[in-house]
Amino acid sequence: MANIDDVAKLANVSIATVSRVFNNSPYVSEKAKANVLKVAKDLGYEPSILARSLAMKKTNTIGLIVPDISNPYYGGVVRGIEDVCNLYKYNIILCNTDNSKDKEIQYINMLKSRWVDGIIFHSSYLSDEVYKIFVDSRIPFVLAGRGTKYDVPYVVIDNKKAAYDATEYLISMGHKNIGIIHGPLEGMRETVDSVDRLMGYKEAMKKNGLEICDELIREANFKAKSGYDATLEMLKSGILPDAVFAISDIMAMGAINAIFDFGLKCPEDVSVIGFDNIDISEITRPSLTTVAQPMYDTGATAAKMLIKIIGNEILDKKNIILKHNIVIRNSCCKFKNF
Amino acid sequence: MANIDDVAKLANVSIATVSRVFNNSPYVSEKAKANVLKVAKDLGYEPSILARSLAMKKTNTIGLIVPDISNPYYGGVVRGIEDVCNLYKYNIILCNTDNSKDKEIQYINMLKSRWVDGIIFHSSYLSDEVYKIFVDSRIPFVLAGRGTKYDVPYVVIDNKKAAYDATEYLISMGHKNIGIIHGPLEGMRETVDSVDRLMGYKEAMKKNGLEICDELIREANFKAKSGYDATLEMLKSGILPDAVFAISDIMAMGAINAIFDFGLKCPEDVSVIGFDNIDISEITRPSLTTVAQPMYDTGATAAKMLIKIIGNEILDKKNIILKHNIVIRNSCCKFKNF
DNA sequence: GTGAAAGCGCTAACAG
DNA sequence: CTGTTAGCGCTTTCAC
Repeated sequence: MANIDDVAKLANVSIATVSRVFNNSPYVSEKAKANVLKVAKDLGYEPSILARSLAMKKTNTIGLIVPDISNPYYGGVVRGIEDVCNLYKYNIILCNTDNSKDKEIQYINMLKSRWVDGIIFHSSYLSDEVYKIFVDSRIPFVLAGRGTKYDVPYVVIDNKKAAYDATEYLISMGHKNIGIIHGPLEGMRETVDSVDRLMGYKEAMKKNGLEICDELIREANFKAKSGYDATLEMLKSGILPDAVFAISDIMAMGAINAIFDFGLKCPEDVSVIGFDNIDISEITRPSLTTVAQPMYDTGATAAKMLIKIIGNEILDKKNIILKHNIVIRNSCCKFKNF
Repeated sequence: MANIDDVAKLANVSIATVSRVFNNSPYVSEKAKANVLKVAKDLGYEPSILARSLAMKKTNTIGLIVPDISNPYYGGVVRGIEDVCNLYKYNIILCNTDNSKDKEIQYINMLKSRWVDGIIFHSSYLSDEVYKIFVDSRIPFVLAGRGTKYDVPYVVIDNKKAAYDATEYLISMGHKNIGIIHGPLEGMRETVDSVDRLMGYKEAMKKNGLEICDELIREANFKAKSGYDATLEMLKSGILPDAVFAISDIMAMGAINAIFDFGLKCPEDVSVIGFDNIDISEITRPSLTTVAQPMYDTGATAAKMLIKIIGNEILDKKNIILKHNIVIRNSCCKFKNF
């Protein structure tokens, strides 16, 4: 491939002039510019971003660390990031960690030696070790989808409030025996979400003078099967729920199947509300009422923040809480005789 | 950040020696090596992949062009690519095109000036223009998920055969009036898939001596709603299908809803088979019998091919056809009295 | 085994 | 407006 020297020689100018042309410097005569452009085109010359990055110590590249891109949630987030990055002439290097701390560290180091301008980190958890590496590396970064005790930029939704709202929505329809299917409360994976959402549920119940019943609180693992099993156990436990809040859509679908297999109907006998608003939640039967997570916006906002930080702009807000909202479909209805 | 000079000075060696140490050259004394490593660690030195890439004219980076990463299908493919790349110490730059030819071209040029070692291109169509750009750029590339008339490496499934098999599966259960919901047959988007699958359907019908009825062939656009509408029209057309083949799972779900709303049951009255085997096809009711596309393998295989090409290895096969398979669940049953 | 020096392709003073 | 030159951080001959 032709390089800057080739162009300079053939155009009878110095490489500085060629460089100026390709950087839209105003200090080039129209004549020289036209000539350089012509020669460049003939030669099929494109400036090497690599060499430019080395010279400028700026790569216009952003590292992106997520657990698993094959999960539609992350797909949505990443799409938001990429769109914004593309707008600002950044490109992204994608890394999948499966939430493994080792992989996270390995990737951060790789991105560092690639001189990325910044990193967007979306993991189920920001460990102390990873936090330290970030700080030591001095690479600008923002956390997506996850808050932290550390004073770093992040963009999240208010999981507790979202769960509170979901529960209160159920309560507003007259339901009293409200069950919850949550995820693991210990270990790394998605733990924080589970804890926060369970808290929001409990708070809503208390605030509304409803009894919190252990039989109606069940742990699952975010898979459909686990949601199914947990719901079935709940139904069989003796105290029948009139509504169930599953903290993910997939588990909610498992819950609906369980209700059906138990011989009841959803929403007539038991209402179900989910969380996430994944694509298919609107085509299932019944279509799923759910708490919508702004996946795309989470990514887009994180990218905007990071690009600002990279450009040394001041953030008006270091921590952004995106709004969730309840998408009302057909899996919830009013309590009988309410 | 410390660079190679800093390390060399502090370790009292030349930068050549430092370089040798970090490239595992055998021609370094144990003593020097240990010393360099120690100093490097103290300084937190990591070789700059950027500078190395410039010097070696090799970036260990692969460009990845897909229509839309928020689509779970591409998420699966990309995950396969990333896993293989990671194994071979490559990293990926992700680009979303929404199947826009302009964006494809823009991204290819960008990747070229970033000196990526190769590109994996997954689009609904390889246009003549894009093909030419690829060839002119001399960048190694492989097509994923899509064949072409050109002599370039690609990895695909046999869409026609897959549709043939799906149809024959239905036939083997005694169904005769078999409908198909296909996608657009003209324009860019997903056209090739539609054409091939429709062809496979027709071939299977003919081979088995079944009549091909225009009323049972309906076009939709891969959305659930369109699958729903197309199916409803088909049901209302007078000639009732005993089975429907929808060429995507999402449309298949729309079809099932339509059958239900029409007052019939799936699979008892009308069997439905889908295509893709997306995650949720196993949790819907009825769970969906479908043709499984090897998403992860498509990506993984494409990545392996590309890495071989980059390494100047000879490919045993330039075009790889991955096996599809039918995942039997509950949306198909035998024809009454069969 | 080790070091000096010439690139890799580009940007950015600086001098004219 | 334009050219010269010194880097950016690393690899790789070629001597010693």
